Amino acid sequence: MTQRSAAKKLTPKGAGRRDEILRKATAEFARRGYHATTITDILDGLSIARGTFYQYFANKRAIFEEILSNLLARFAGSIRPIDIDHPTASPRRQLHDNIVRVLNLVLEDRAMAKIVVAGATGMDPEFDLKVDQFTEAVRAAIIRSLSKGIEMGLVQPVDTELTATLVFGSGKELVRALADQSPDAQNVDEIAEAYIDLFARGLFTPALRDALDDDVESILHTSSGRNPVE
Amino acid sequence: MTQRSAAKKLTPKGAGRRDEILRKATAEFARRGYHATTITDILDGLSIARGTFYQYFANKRAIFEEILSNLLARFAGSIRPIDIDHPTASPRRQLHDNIVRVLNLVLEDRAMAKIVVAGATGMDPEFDLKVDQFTEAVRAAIIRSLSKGIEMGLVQPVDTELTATLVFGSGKELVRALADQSPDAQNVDEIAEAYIDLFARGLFTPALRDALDDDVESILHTSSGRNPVE
Amino acid sequence: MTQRSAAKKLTPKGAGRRDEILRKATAEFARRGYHATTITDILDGLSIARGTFYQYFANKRAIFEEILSNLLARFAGSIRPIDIDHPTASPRRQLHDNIVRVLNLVLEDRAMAKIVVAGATGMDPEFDLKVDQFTEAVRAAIIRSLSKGIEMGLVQPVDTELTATLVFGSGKELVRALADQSPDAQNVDEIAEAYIDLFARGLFTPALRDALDDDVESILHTSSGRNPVE
Amino acid sequence: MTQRSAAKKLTPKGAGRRDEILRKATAEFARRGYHATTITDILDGLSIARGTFYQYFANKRAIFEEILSNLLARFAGSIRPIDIDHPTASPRRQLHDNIVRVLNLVLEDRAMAKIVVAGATGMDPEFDLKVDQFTEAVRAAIIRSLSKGIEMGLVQPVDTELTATLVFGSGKELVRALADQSPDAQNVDEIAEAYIDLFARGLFTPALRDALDDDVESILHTSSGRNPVE
DNA sequence: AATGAATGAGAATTCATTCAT
DNA sequence: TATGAATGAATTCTCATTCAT
Repeated sequence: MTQRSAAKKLTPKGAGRRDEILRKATAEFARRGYHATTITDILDGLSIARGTFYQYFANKRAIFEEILSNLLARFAGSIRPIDIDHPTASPRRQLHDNIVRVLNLVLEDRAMAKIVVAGATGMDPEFDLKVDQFTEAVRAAIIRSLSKGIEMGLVQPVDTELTATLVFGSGKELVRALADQSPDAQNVDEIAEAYIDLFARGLFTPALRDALDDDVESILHTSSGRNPVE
Repeated sequence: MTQRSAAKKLTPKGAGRRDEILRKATAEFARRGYHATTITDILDGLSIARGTFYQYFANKRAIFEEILSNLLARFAGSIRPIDIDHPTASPRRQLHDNIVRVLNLVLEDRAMAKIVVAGATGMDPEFDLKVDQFTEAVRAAIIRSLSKGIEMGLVQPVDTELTATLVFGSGKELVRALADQSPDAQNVDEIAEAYIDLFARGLFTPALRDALDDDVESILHTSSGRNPVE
Repeated sequence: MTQRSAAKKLTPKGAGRRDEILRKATAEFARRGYHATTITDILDGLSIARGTFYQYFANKRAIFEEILSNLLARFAGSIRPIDIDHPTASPRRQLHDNIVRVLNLVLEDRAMAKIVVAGATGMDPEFDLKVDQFTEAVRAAIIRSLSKGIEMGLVQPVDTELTATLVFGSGKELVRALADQSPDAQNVDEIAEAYIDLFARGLFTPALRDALDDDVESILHTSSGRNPVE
Repeated sequence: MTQRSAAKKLTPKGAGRRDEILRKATAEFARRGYHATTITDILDGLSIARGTFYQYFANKRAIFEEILSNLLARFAGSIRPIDIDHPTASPRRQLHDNIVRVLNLVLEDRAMAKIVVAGATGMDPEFDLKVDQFTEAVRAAIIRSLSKGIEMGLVQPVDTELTATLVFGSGKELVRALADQSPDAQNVDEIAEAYIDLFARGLFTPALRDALDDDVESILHTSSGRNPVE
């Protein structure tokens, strides 16, 4: 038909314009969500006409889809597989660096980050699918790491599925918290270290840890299980 | 005019009707999110007319707001402060029961649960406020518990703010996972126990734990801090 | 989704409303064609809101499609196959009646008639197809009649395809002329008779007819065929 | 300002460009009709920029109007008045040549032909007027010929208005059929001859013709006239 | 002259809400 | 109270036309 898709060669000026729209759209989508954001919201204050938007993006779905894809790609790209036989960087070091890279990404573009963590939910099956696939990929990586750790005797034998969910949830909430905070310098290194440490060592003091074993046994054997409340 | 607000006296039949709408609306909001759900979606298959909806609820916002409030209230109600001096139940036991109550709540009404965790976010400032307030309340409770634990020498000295975020995020993801899963029996007790245990003891085996101290030191002192990647 | 299709049970008042829109739409489509007619054009002067239109018709295509289908069905219904063995009505009589029925239909609703003859062309492949199919059906009927006539020795041996095109074109133009004319009484019977007579007997006087045969021969044998002009 | 109207002096290259657009536009208008054809459709595959179009044509109406005018002029030009006293060509011969010229015109540029016959109708009052005027001119010529023929005793006394409509309609449909057909050689001479012959001699065999007179009388005297059907 | 990015008026359609019965 | 037809503001998207380069 007409001038449709996004992937046209653009003049430098055109590319700048496109980016401007992309950036603003990211901010608006992050603030209001997909449905509540109108094309007018995106263009407001940009002195760009409505028609111009459609010169650069086929439609509302297309621009969101592009933002989301970029986003997930950047997140995915900042996570690197951990090489146990690495000559200089220890596995823990590599894990640390992965977390630092992700958190720096979040700090670089908070609006962008919010879109993923705040749930691209219920906007469109296709978008949901994309986010779910990403989530699953990350969870799978965590599960693999845990399994290998258990195998090597480094990690205690835990339910890897469940543990992955918990670890992933923590990370997501951390990202959300960081994205919401004011943009003053964050000590990303320390945060990453604390994150790892929490899961590595747990919260309890060594003395307490040992004292707890009996208690656990009793809980699991007396509880009614399903509905202790109502 | 017609009857506006929600808390008016209703005949028993009216109350039943109102509940019917409320339940269906919860399901629809859970599936599609607030904006994508239309009044027609809610009423479809209910043999209740459009006009009748407005006899029971002032508008679309009002019904969502009521669902959300109920929801948060039930969640809040299922979490009870931990009494350290309790005669029979240990603190850990009380914590366990709190978690079990919340998870059972989720299993009872998955649709409802999804609405909170999947983010009533970004649809309306007022809704966001409500969810944020709830989140803050839970985080505050976690922070209080951590502080007291540290004070009592049971918990290692950690950044309570950050740790609360991580613990809360885990719980949220756990709820989301549970709400999405098929409704076959879940061993809620075991999940709660694993959840507590993860944070209590950590993942690493005791042998590994001790070996790590030097490594950590080295990471924090060599790292470039902001952008170790690009 | 929502209240969609047209085939809903309607209250008498609703049906009246629907008809009102249908009638006005027919007039507007007849005047301006499909593309140039806007929903606003249709509703103008009807004191019916834009939204109401969509309560009765799924969209612009749907209302045109309904008008067109009705139209073709009524035309088709007014043409009856000619029964050569009919006890009282001669074939010519039956043909005459067919023509009269079609012309009366045109006079009843000129707007409607114009839509078909003025070419529902180029508005939508589906519409074009529908009109083309109708046209073909009528042409086919004419061809059958001609063949049978030739077989029975009543009609001279002519190219039935070509002749059908010519006969059909005459009829179409006649309809168009009638639809455009002021609605004062037309002597439909006489028009039908003249139409039949023209094709039955031709224009030339008997004396002239015989004198022409040689001329024809000469034309066909001298002509250059393709481009006698430039 | 920029150059507006059509009839400005153009460089040879410019003139070529203009023609290129004109030809493509004709094809597109023929395929989709006026409204459904966009400027982009016209320019697609022509390596001519949007702005350039407006250097050659004031607007969309202008280019259509030019195509239509050319078209009608060429049709008009191919029809020459019949000179009864012509020294070499008989009137029938002259008529035959007129028809052949028109049909050859159609075969030369089918796209163009479709625009007129398929109805430049209902898109714009001004276009309608133009087409109507042309139609009227042709009808008037037919009427004049018929009258003269009747006067000279060559043509039977018929309703010239009505007959002209029928003859014209046949020709139009013939043109449409030719324009739609595949472009393999058509025997234009034979078609023209058949066309003339149909109207000249009619369809019925001589024997049948005479037998019909009584029947006709009876139809006209018994018929109900307006609505013999419902 | 040529270009193609920018414009913005307008078109179709949706949907929360009102209102007459 | 219940109903569902009616409403119209708001939204997405198209496309003829203009304009700076």
